[in-house]
Amino acid sequence: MPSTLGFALLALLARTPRTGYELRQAMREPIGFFWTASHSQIYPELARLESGGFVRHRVIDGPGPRDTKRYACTAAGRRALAAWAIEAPEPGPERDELMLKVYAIWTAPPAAARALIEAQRAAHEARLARYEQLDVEFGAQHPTAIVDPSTPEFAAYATLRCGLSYERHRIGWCDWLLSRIEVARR
Amino acid sequence: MPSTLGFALLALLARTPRTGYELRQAMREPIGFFWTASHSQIYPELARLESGGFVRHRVIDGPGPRDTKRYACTAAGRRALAAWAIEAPEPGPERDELMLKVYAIWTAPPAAARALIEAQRAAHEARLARYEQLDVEFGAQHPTAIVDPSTPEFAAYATLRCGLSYERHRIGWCDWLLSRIEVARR
DNA sequence: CGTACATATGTCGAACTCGACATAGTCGTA
DNA sequence: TACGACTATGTCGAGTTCGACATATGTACG
Repeated sequence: MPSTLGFALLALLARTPRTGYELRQAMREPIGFFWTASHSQIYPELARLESGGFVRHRVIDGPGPRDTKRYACTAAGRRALAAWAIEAPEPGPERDELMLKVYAIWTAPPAAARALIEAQRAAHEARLARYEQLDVEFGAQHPTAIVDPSTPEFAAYATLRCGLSYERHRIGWCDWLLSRIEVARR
Repeated sequence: MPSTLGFALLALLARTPRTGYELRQAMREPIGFFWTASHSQIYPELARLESGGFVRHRVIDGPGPRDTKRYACTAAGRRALAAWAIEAPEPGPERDELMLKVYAIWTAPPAAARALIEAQRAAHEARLARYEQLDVEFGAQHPTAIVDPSTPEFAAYATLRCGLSYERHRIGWCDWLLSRIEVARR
């Protein structure tokens, strides 16, 4: 049974075959919004997936001191991915370092607290703008995909919708908190 | 410099002294909503905090084969906590296993996908109800705290507000996703 | 009087994660 | 032509996290 990272790689390889390097790139953009991994995790994990029969590789042309390998998801990998995808995840809480800082923010001066929340708000605003741009691009490229849930495009769109909603929720909360700190300054 | 877990413990000890066991309890409820740790992490971390001068302990009466220790935050601990609290956290993405599953959900039958999202919605609804209950209790117990950001009560309330907003955002997204899968069934 | 649960602290090993080190070809630019 | 950035794959060690094992008393319930 692969680890969560293994399933993240399978979820990408089930769409299209890729090299380890390309998987690393994908860990920045679409999937990077909710999962990340460095290349030093990816390469050993690919070897583990292969020894378990979940992926298979072929050597292709490429530069560098070692073979360039393109990995593809096998039928067994696809089955394992589908089974894992519908299992309910552990209901453990998601870790949120900012909440921890907010929980301790009363120990620091209000001006510094304001600066922290303002910076967070700006970061969320920037991510929201990025998601809105992707949303427009997505609608133009896959006009029908957003209505058929059995396509990989719909699945990607569903995660984007969640991202949009999440950033708006966070911005709203930052605004509420800033209004409270504002009141206290007067 | 303590680890993030160390600061989580300091954030609790800056409010009131506690034993390792009591810290473990706190890692379930208020703080457990955004951070967790098992006792096997807490006890070694307390020893590390003490050797760094951030906390201090006194032996108190208690059962069991070993001394019962009550830890308190020192002035140095309090300073370190305040400095850490206003530092911007790394902008790395928060990991979300459910998003990963949704990203792969197109490989599974729609009925199973529906069941997964319905279960998630129910879990969020339950947490929302819990937070709403805490909100009412909080308003009754600390009527003035929610307007003064320099109190530990306000800080706890701010995290609760974020939790309420988060659960509503997730429920809204689950509803949207369910409506899409519904349409597809017909 | 036995059983189970809560109080209370600790160690150990396996797995996961992350940054640093290592290697080497290609391509654009100053 | 030299320098840096990008393609491409891998190892290593330190730190984090988690479940399992270990120990022993107080208290409530049947």
